[in-house]
Amino acid sequence: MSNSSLKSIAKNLSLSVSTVSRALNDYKDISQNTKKLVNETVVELGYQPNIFAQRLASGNPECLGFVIPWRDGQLNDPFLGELMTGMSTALTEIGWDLTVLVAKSFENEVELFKKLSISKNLSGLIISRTLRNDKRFKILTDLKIPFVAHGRSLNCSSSSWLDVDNERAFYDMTKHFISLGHRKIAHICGPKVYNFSMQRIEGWKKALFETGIQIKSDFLQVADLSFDGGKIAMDKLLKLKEFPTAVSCVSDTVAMGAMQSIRNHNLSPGKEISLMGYDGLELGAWIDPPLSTMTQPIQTVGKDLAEMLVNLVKDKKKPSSLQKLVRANFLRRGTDNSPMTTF
Amino acid sequence: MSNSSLKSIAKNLSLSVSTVSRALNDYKDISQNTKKLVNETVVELGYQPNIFAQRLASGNPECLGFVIPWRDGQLNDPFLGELMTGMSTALTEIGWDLTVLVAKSFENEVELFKKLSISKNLSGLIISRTLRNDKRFKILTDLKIPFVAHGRSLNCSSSSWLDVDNERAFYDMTKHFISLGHRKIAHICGPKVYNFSMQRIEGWKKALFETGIQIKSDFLQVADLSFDGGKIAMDKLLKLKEFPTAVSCVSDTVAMGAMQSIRNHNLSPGKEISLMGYDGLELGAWIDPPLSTMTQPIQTVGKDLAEMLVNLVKDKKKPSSLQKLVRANFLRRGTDNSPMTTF
DNA sequence: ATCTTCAACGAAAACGCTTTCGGAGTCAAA
DNA sequence: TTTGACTCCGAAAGCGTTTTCGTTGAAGAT
Repeated sequence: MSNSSLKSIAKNLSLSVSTVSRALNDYKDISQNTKKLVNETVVELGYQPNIFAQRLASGNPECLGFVIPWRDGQLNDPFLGELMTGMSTALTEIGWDLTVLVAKSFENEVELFKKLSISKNLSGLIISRTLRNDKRFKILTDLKIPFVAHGRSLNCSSSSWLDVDNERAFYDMTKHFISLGHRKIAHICGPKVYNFSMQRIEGWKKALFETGIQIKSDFLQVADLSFDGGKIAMDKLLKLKEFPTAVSCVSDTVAMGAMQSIRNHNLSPGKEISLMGYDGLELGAWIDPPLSTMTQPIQTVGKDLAEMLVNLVKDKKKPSSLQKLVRANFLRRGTDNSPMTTF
Repeated sequence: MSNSSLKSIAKNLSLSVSTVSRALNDYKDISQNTKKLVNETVVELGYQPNIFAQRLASGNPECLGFVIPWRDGQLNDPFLGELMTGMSTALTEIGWDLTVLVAKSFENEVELFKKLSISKNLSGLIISRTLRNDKRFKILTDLKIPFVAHGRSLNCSSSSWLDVDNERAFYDMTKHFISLGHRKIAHICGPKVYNFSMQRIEGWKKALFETGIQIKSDFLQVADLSFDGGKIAMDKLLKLKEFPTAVSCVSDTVAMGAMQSIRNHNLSPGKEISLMGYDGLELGAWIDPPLSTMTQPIQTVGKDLAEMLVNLVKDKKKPSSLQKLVRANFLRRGTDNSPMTTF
């Protein structure tokens, strides 16, 4: 029946439990023949290992924890599902589990880390939403909890991380505006506590600098990562004596807010003022004109994150040897155009 | 140090391991005094139980699996994060874990169920995206896997589920249009394989029937649950000799598509044609005019789902005794208005 | 024939906890 | 004094694996 244990297989083949176990784990002191027999019996009996016994005996939880980003109450990350699907895909291949953790606050998160470091219920963690100066890198390192960060921080050089090349993305975006003929290019950035905010500012600055365009401090506006944030920031830009003709926005959500502000001023996004967002949100295509943006392959990122953590835990690689930069891709829709000559 | 085990506590108090264990589990054959001592030592030594040992010994995984909905490749459920946060919140309170499962297809999902029924690695499952005639209810019941469904099905009477009162919601929505003066009210529904599609149709029909408004079959359009789906469906409605003046849409996404169609026909959403969506997507507020819709308290739903499953597993309640209907709430924004008299 | 080598397996301890069972001790009733 | 009931605790088995170590038998070398 569903009598599923090593013992039943052992009895079935007149072998010992330990032999069966080692056969399944591909030990080299088990003959090929025996391994074949065992594997056949496994499928025949529909054996499924008891992971709790495995984990207790081996000492390895084979279980990865994903810390859901809390970002002050509102978490409506549209990529969460895809990200976790990517992780799960990579993990199920090797029989690991994905469990989710929710931290309500920073203190709560740290407390959670401490418990984990004692209980050792998880092989490692994946954290996201990294800050410019993210204390979690040091805390987790000190607690000796293996982890991979989705996003970098100032002090991440000896840790393992995967990040988009934010600087490159916004460098490219700005260069793109320049090649379209724009010279007055503003940037609406996110709160500077986030590392990606700073990186994106850098990219924007670098492109302007390289082209010899003077960087006007008025053309850099900080915004909350929300629709309203984008609207307010754009309002400010439109109060300047001299408008920008193009605006690179830190996110699609912010760009949508900016577009509404533009319309409120009786201007047309993509005409008088070009703009681009970032994230590749589907809904950007639903509005008129559809928002140009940049995307990243989220599912792949999730898979990579999981695989990196497994490398860290299983193959005991050095964290600093596992760092990966992925590139964002242009998704031109309707809001990146040449500046109007009449304007 | 981090020498954290029952044994260390036992040694510390000159008690036996079994006494400590029973003290922690609040057995009644342990004196109050001993319990107090044990609990104090626990916090003093910072003891964290080894969940794998616990689960192996007790036989209860204390672990809940959430099956991420696959819906043909694209899964961008904006509520996923909130839903899981709700679940996790309820579970951490009682020390349970939440692990996620991804099924790539229906066959894949069934295979996964079968494995689970043997390995018993999970205490139970939460499934979502239920179909009108969802085979999973019978499969899981037959496999004796405890589960709670987020959403109903035709054959769910003896199972445990939590669902929104879809019929009520769309009944209310339609009645609302009627009270605004509309008489020509169409409905764009989702694919009829989904149970909620049928329920929402029912609600719409019921309100019309009650009011004595004849139900025109042309006024019911099936759409994919996407922006394009909504657009196409609305296009069809606008090809009719006689337009509807109000349209109730199965989802916000579909409603957004419908709005674009309306604009493409040089009409104004909320003026010539009122419409409402469903889901309460934030982005509905970002467009002009902002989309009226209906919402449900997702985090609470997640928490309830988890608690129901715990009741099912721990307190061994009958599945049919755990069924819960929650109500959706109006979120009036800008697209539900009285019909234009001049139209 | 003896000794070594090696492949292939079994025995048994260990992982850290739960749970059953029995026993020691106390106290009151007979 | 004996009996019974009751409280509180310890011993020990067990959960299903993994992993170390020792053993067996056969093959090859001398």
